[in-house]
Amino acid sequence: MKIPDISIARLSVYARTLVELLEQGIETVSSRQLAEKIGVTSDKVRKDLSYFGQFGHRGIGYDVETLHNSITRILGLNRPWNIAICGAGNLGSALFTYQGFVKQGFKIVAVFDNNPKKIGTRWGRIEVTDSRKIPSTIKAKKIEIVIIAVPANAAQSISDEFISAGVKAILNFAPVKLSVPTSVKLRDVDLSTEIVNLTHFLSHK
Amino acid sequence: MKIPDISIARLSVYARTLVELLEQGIETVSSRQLAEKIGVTSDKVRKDLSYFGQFGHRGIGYDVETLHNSITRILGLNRPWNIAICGAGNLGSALFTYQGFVKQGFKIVAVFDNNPKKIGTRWGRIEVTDSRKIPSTIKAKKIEIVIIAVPANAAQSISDEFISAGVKAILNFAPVKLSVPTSVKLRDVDLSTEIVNLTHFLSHK
DNA sequence: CAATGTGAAGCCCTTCACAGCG
DNA sequence: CGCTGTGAAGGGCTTCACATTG
Repeated sequence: MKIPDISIARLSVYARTLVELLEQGIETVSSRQLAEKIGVTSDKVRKDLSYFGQFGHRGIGYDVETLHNSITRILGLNRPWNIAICGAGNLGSALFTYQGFVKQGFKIVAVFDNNPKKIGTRWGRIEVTDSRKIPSTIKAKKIEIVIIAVPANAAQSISDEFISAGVKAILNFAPVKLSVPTSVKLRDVDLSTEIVNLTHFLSHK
Repeated sequence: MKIPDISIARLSVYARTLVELLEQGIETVSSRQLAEKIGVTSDKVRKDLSYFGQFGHRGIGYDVETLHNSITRILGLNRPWNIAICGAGNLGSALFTYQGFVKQGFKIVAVFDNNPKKIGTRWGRIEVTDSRKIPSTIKAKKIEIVIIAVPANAAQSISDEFISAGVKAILNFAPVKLSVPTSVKLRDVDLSTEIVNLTHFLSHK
């Protein structure tokens, strides 16, 4: 069965919410309770979970810890992932310190930039690496996922470099369409399109 | 007719691409050419535009400048928008300097924070404002859109404050469900859900 | 009896295919 | 003749509704 991308995305929201419940010492949760906390319908919660198996107990609901473990495994978050950020600008810096990544077990083991003024500067436990060292660094540090946070005009060539170094998954923040082989998974985040929905709404009400 | 949110989001991508074409001195473009640059189908381009009117010339295509002007007007980007960023952390800082907002005519006229160490510090032409001054600042600076970039546990109360100060549109980066009146347009950006699609993909191939 | 799991229906966006028009 | 604009068909996600189960 084809699993909707959007269901996978929601799983991570469920996981986050289950962590909150765990911290509150809550042991059992129904699809309705979970749905309410998240702002979706209970049908959707159950349908999303049903793509992956049966996790609940009829009449009772879901065991918070068990469900959290299951979702974590489904998403592949039951082990750490080494990731790199490419682009040591403001966006790269914000993503580097973003706690959401750390909480899910991502380890940012490299930050690349081509600006001599930035190369070698210390960011927490690591130093900014020269973009020319991408191939060797990707292999040495076993980096599997790369976040692209460079200007639009540099994104395609940087993306090509990562892919030839063996990277199979890219999260792209550059506002440009990247061409990648079908064997590589690409997700785009376009910060400026989001706000345009708001101006459109405000202009037409 | 109900216009899909996603079509509106794509319009801003079309607009950005049209600007590039303008800069290259290209005067006419077909839906196919535009689609190819963006990575969508030509049907989609035409369908998206058809929700708003007829902009093309059969047998020829679209006049780049005219289409750009039309889209700009549809999206409400034919005038500047005063926006505020709430949260002077790393994410707030990255969004403050993000060129994508500036290019579309957004003016960031305030940055709020409740940390005494940050209040009063200078960011470009403005100073970080005490969150307690939200009501007066929103009105004085005619702020219409707010970007929330505060920790999850602070987001709801900050959102409430903005709404009672008259803000009608919110872009929320906090990983939490905000409750807002139906008269307020809310868009959520969840940075950490995006990357989870990648780990799921890598774990299951 | 409460809540899950899931076929089936519904709905919305995408894709198709072609009439229409310069 | 090329390309737009658009009804209609298609496909995928959401919602419904209920059989099922502890």
